[in-house]
Amino acid sequence: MLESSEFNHNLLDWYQSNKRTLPWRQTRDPYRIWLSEVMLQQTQVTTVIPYYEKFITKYPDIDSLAEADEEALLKDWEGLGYYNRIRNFHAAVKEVRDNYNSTVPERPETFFNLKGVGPYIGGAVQSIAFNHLLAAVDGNVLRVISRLDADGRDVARASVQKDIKKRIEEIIPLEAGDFNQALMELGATICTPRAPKCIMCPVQEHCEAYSRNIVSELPVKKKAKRKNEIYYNVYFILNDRNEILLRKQEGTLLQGMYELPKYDVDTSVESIEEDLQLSIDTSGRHVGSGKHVFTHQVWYMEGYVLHTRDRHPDFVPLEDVGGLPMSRAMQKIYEQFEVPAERM
DNA sequence: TAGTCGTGGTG
DNA sequence: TCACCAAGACT
Repeated sequence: MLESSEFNHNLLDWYQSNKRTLPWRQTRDPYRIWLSEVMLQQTQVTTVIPYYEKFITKYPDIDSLAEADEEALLKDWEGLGYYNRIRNFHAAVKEVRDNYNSTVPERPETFFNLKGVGPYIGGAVQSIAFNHLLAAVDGNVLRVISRLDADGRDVARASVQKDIKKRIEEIIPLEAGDFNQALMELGATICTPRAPKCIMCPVQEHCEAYSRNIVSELPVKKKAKRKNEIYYNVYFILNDRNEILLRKQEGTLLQGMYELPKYDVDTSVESIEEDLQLSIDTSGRHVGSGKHVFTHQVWYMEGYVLHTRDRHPDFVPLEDVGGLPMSRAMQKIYEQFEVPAERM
């Protein structure tokens, strides 16, 4: 078990002399902290930084983001992934504008009710911006605590995460924001998933896993399920006006992003004509292949060019395609078409 | 609870 | 190459 006073002192002391705090956190501007926490979920700091800079320049405050067009936001988010994050953040920010006078709620109960605000983001924003005594439990913290306590339970379980959050809140000091960031920083730099640097750890003497020599066995996690492999034919459908057929992705995966029509490889051209309500004139040129790995799926894509003389509401001028939000998956196949087209 | 949701880095 | 993982939330 953690000896709270000595443990806290060692951890905070280490953090003060080693911290590489994200610069915008020093402002304690709750909007900036909130935006960055939304971007940081399941995403590395180095990936987030350019996106954060772009957003904070274009949308420096609650009102400017609330007023933004959703498709423009999606375009700015393009490539960052988990696109529901920006939709939820947009909705939450609009609620703050409309119901809370464009001021980020300082009451935890109010803030936690906003869209996209879960236990981590809620705790992080409320502790860093307002010094509320709440834990911010991310993957780093789960790993750190499971090792300190030699806790062999599956950290993926919500009940275990709740437990760890409660446990931290029993010892969290008044400098709650710094304490949370110190735990995360410790996990990111010392108490790493592989090859942890226990020799440099400021709280080594408090670590149950270290004293039992079982650090490498923790945390315990279930093995990931095998990914589903999907094979698509992807179609570049062109008309005689230098336009290409694009549509908005439906369903839940990549919702709202623009895509080339894609069909399971065994779908006939007749079914495609039926589905799109247009007739294909010439068909067939193969333009390339692409593979994209998602969390739970792998796409294998083959791209083909088709021509039609029909009208269709979803045709887009080729020069406008770059302005529409498109997933990396679709970009991978689209790039292979674009380059040869420019040479024609 | 367990599955879903992107993308890039790493050993 | 490949499995794992990253300042998680929603259904």
